[in-house]
Amino acid sequence: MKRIPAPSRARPALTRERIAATALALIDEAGLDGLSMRVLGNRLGVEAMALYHHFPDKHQLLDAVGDALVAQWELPARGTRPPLARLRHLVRSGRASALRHPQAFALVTSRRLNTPRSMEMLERVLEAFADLGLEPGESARWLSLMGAFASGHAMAEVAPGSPGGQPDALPGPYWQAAAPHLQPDQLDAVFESGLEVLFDALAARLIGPPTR
Amino acid sequence: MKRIPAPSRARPALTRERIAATALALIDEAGLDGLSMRVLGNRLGVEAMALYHHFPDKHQLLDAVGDALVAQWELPARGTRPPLARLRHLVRSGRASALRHPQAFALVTSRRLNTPRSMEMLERVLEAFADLGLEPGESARWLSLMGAFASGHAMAEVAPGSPGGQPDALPGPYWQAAAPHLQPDQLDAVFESGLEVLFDALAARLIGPPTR
DNA sequence: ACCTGAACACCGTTCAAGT
DNA sequence: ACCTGAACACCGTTCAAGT
Repeated sequence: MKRIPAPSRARPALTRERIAATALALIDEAGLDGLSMRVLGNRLGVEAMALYHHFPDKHQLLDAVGDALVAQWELPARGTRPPLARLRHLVRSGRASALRHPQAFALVTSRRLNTPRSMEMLERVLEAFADLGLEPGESARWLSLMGAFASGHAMAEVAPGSPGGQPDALPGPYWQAAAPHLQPDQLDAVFESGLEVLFDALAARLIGPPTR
Repeated sequence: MKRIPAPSRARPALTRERIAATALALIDEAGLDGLSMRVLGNRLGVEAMALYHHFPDKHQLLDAVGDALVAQWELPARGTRPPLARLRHLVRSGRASALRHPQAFALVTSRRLNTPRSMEMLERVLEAFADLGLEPGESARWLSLMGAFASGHAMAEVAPGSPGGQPDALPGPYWQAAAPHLQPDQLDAVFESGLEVLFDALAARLIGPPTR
């Protein structure tokens, strides 16, 4: 007969998921520099060294935080929408996740995650390209292009300005003209216009000649 | 009468440029984690604290390393080539710089550099878009799209695999089919195909209707 | 102005020990 | 199996002092 764990006032048991989620919250509050094993342990009501029972080192813990971000990406199920709509939803939800966790997003771009969840996500994206009728080589190229755009755009949005530093160079006339169109309240539109260029090009490819 | 400095066997004087260049070399060898003020000072034949006379803190030093990478980007002069060719050369040279300094490239994407050199680069890129006849708003969008692609692609190329970690998820059939097309020796072609999509779309926009 | 040297308040990680 | 506590070899940065 399995013992039912006694109801306790103590914090719930340490798990990889709970550690990663708490680490993400800590990064949201204090930045990547603010995450230390000691502070994280303290937040979890435990000594720093207890974390090493669940992760071999800090890098792997950071990978788990990146994996938790990937878990926020939404790729609609195969039957629910056309492939292009599924892919567009994925890219938008990925950006939304990055904007929710600006300080943590670098964890996704600076390390090649090969967790089961990331691999599954890749598989589903490639499936969508295949559903469009693309060959594997073409799928690989479009995956790379869409991924580069999405991660590059999100990264540019969340990158903090240099804190202080030398007196900023005085902007030239072209920059002064373009700057209003790159203000925070314009970035939705800027992102959408980039997305449109890519998806229009992909759609054109689908009805165009098989080899260009 | 100005004193001519005595010819000395000692290391040349500390300057921001020499410190940043040495820091870049150190990052190339030992990664971002391998760069510490003490190790860098030692490499320069100086105590760590001497560096603080040239940079207020480590973050600003890292900005200077990022700036040194931007200095490697080549944008041909205005008269030498058509605007599209100039921009293509810039994107290619930026990727080449990233591949030469894979461990340092994250410094360019994770911080918004507003050094004089970066601002000047932005200005020259916007000038090229203007030379194509684009309005400031359109220039801002294409700048964002090209920048996102270039930095996102380069970042994906230089990102290291997760070091050890959990047993990698077994790849699915779509991934197995696509993987050969994403091997290192294929990435030149993958990059060029993405570049082609973007530049074709931009060229089409130039001869197409002004508002879509 | 430029650099040193000691000190402070931290790090990630090891190890042996507890339960 | 899971966690503690002390210890080790580092960090970035401060401060007062040297020249």
